[in-house]
Amino acid sequence: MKRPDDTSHIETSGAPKARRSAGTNLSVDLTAVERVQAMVLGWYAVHARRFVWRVPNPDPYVVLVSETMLQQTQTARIQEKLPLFLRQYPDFSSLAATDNATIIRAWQGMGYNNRALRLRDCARAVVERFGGLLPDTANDLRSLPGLGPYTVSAVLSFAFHRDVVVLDVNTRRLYSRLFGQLTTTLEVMPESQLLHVASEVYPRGRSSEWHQACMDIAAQYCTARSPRCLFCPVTKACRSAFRLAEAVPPRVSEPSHRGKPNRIWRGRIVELLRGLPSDQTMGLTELRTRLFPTEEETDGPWLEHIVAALERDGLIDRDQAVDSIQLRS
DNA sequence: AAGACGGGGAC
DNA sequence: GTCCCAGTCTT
Repeated sequence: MKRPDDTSHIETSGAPKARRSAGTNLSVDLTAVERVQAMVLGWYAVHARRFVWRVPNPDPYVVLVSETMLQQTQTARIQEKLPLFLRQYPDFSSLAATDNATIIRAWQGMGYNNRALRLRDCARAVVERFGGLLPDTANDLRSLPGLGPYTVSAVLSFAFHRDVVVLDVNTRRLYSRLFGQLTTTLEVMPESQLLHVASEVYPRGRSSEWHQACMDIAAQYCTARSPRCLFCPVTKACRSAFRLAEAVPPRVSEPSHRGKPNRIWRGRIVELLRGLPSDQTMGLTELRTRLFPTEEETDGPWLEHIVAALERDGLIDRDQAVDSIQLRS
């Protein structure tokens, strides 16, 4: 790959172009911020990743769907699943009309199934409260189920082209290292500082382009584990470049059973029920046998607890009288 | 402030 | 095998 750090050909909008004056020591240099902007946008103009949701004037509905899918989920998966999902649910009204079992099946392979139900609930709210049009203010967006700080800003920036800061795991990591002079790959700047530098650094009028560019750079060069500073387009402006020791993340324990986290078992249960024809159900005993061919004492009470949680979350229906479990209709 | 919540790919 | 991922919601 070509070294992408040559920004000499980049024009920074509205700023005087850097020029080296021959014969004197006087040279007009881009300010630090403008220099970083030129590096990032210059790189992006040539090397932007191509995604199915990345189009000139994206439909706000598609932005919302893709950003919801992208929560804690890598881009490659969404690239594959989004077109199928949009074929099945092309707009808010079709999404609003779907039932739990159908959208859980449509969500297959993406994980965090509660997101799917929230997205459907969100579509219903958009239809009922906003006439089927996604609102374009932070307060209205934040009032919708499934939209937190990140997704609200992503929608405002990518769908409505507003000048807003977009902070996600990528931009947090990139800004932290770029401006923070860190020493390990684990550290990030305090949120208050991130908010400050983030609001200073993005070029007005180009929030959408800028933040997606930062995400691309962070995802491909300023990676979590072992950053590739040598080829990063902003190395020359980075206070942490080549100085990050790889640190060991702290162990986080999760509620588990038989050595696997409960949420993995939940996923397996939902996957088993997905494979069931919609007119069939599965008994608790059969479910237990499918999960654990060799039974143990603790399986019963544990499974009872897991199934109750799935029911509470709206993922499954259960009729204890006839011992039947199925995806929530 | 800390947990809970999937699943697939990278290493 | 472990770590990571365009976060959000609930205790």
